[in-house]
Amino acid sequence: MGYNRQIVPDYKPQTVEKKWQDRWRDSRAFEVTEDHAKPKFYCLEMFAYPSGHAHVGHVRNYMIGDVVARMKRMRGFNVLHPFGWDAFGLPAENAAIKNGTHPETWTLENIAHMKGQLQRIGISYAWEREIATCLPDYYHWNQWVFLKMLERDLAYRKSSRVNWCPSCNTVLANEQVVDGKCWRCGTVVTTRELEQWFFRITRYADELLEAAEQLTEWPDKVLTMQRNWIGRSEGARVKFALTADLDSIDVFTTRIDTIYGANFILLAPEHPLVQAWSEQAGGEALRGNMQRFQAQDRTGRMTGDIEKEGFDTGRTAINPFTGQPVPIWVANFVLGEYGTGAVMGVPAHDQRDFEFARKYDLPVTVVVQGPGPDAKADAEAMSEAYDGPGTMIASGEFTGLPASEAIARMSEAAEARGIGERTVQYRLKDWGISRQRYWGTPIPVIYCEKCGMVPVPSDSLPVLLPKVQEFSGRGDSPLAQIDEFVNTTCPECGGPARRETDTMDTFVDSSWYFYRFCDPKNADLPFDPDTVGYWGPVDFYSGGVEHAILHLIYSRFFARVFRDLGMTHLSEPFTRLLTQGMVLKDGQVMSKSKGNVVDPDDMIQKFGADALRLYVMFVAPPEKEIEWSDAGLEGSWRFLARVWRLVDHLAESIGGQGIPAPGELDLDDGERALRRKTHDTIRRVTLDLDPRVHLNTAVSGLMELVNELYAFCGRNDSLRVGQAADTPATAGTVVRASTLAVLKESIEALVRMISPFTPHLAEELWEMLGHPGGIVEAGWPSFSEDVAKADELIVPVQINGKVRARLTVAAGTADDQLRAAALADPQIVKHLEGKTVNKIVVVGGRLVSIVVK
RNA sequence: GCCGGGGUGGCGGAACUGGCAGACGCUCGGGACUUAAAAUCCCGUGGCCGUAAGGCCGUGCGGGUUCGAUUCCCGCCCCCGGCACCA
Repeated sequence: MGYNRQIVPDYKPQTVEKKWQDRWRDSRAFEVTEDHAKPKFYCLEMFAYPSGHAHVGHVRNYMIGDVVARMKRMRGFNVLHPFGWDAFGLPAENAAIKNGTHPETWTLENIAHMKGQLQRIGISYAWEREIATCLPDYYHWNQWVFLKMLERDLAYRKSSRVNWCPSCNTVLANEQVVDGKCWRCGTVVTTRELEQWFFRITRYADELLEAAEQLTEWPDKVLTMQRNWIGRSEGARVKFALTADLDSIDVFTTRIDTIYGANFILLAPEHPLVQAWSEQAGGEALRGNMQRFQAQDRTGRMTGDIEKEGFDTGRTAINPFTGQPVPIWVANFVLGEYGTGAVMGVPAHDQRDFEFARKYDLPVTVVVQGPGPDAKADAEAMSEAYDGPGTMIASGEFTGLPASEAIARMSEAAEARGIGERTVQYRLKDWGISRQRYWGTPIPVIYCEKCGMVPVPSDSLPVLLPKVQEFSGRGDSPLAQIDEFVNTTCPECGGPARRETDTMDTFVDSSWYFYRFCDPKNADLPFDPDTVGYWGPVDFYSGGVEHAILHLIYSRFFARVFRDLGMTHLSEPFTRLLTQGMVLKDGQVMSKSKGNVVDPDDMIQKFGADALRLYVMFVAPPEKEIEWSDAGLEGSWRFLARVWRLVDHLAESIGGQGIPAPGELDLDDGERALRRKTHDTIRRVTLDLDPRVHLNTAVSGLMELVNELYAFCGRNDSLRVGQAADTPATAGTVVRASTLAVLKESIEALVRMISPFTPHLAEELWEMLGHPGGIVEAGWPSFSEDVAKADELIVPVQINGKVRARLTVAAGTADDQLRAAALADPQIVKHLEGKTVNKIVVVGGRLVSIVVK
């Protein structure tokens, strides 16, 4: 099986594709400007990390977006379809450490190669808007936004325990820790105490959560993931007074109704009181346990289960509802970062507390009695905690209430007594953006001995990334080693000062690039508000689901920041989101390290870009993963050759002007059938592309039409195509004018509809058909509903007023025949058994009503 | 455990609002063409029975609603993805 065989010598994709790619480039075919006369459409695929070579898994995404963009152009939209490079980041730096190439050289070379790949696939990008985040005219505006956020207290600096990847030698945001491992390299993450910059994303937690409801064109999966990530829970904060001193402990609980069963207090090892007590006289044992728990915490969480352990602090607090003293323990499973770092232990109604109580022989008080015969009120007999609904018992004045109601009543009581309040807790944390790496945006602040932290004045931006020549891979920020960069003067007092040497997380770059594309050359602002006002929001956004929380939540956050800066009116940046599936080879994700990548250039050489595009779009719905198959690609190639052959064969007969539209002609049955199929296909393919994005079924619809055209031609000796007896439809052969008219309509619709998938081939065929203008000017074919459904009618059949069946009949069926058909229908016969038919009424040929006794 | 998605031929997958299950493609088989092969064109390809016409079964399992269920409802089983000691 050789791939380069030429079945049809005339279809030479490589020649055709080169020709049209050159024309598109020379005519700047995909460059756009704001045009208020047309509806706008912003089509965007997640920009690329320039890793070196794009494989088909990457380019699938660009193909999906390109089909949408090209289809929208044909439908009369002013389409913005840009591309760029997420060009900062660690791999460039690692490459520098490994083989001494400067990150910038490495990155720019990769960009050049990958850009060529995308152009050879024929993706219709407005390349004049190309951006690369590693260039100063882009990261300048990262710094600008940072300063704006600093002004608004959306950026702040604090010392905290942060995630640390020992392999990447840098801090990671919570979102970048996946199963306790680094999202990029998979190394187990540790923690460090560091001064870091944070973005206050938590200020928008509630809004991000609530607005998710309005994202009706996002996949449920992504919205669910974001909801889980934000992790809102409603509850109450309750104060437990200490018996020994005037201090108190705040706990957070979602089950204040169980507070009469709170038999102990549990503190996180990180809780400040634990720290304080361990430093007091006699605190040695506490200190030892505290440190032990802190050390085991993270690894334990990664494996999923660590032994629940605790240590009695020897102190007590007063349960504010029972008035009874309860012991205070330190517990390894209580998290310092969540809630108040302290919880009330209710062993009867919380499984963790139950296990803890059993282990350390603490009392268990049941306060909620479940319904039914196996209601558990006997603490001794319990084998597990009961966390279901029920009725309050042993709960003072609240006894007898349903637990659900007790939550509200007891919260009110706590508020009234000033010992608690209703609160909402989020799992979402502020976004730590400092990275101890070189290849990123310098954080524009200066530390002055006299003035403290001073922002770089915005007229001094950008703070340029200096050219570091040596990359050691050591653990400190590379910028810290460059004296000329570090040492500066304070913008306020002019005294000696030091620059911040950390760089920004590269996710900052990707959080707003979609706005920059609207106005990529703006030298005064990140973008002009009016321009984004025209193009924004992104109407169609596609990319991998792996960004469901990282990039997509950060972008929603940044959209709100820009909105609150008065730069846009948009809260949500992406109206519609499509998460495309991965491309697998041999059941595994393609990756360079696994050695199972398919390079699009190899496939283009064998079958052409159009066949590659068509195959990838056809083999599965865009959201699903696909298993790469050479045979499948060859099948797509075969289909295109078939289309070529068909058009080539008929071009002379149906090309150019002079053939009338078939609507005015007298058609025979076969012609009418083909015409119906054509219009039905236009209807189906149109809907499959817009608003659905069912690209695979759109392609199959086109294949059906081609099969139908072959069958149609096969029935006519003068038109037969692709067979031994194949002869061109030459002059002198008698072909009905109506046949040619129908064929012309059908084939032109086919060529137009296939063009988003196989743009080069379609343009070539369109030219062969004698059209001087391009296919975009020709526009999308329109269909006639009447033609599409010409002779199909579904007639409801009522029996005594109720619809009991539907008959499918030919349009124009006579009333008598309708009656007969109804009486012959097995479903209706069933209903008429043992009954007498009084009369059968036919209403307008579209409803049959049978009256029976 | 909680949340989301799904389960259809040898395979990838179709089936719109409840209306002929398996479109389209891959694979495989047959025919035409050819000295031959490839390519091309045509036909067949869920299972079982039947020479055939045709019949029966069939969308994870068990029920239900309906003239009619892959589709709607109830109860299970399994798979994929996310979150998870979050109080």
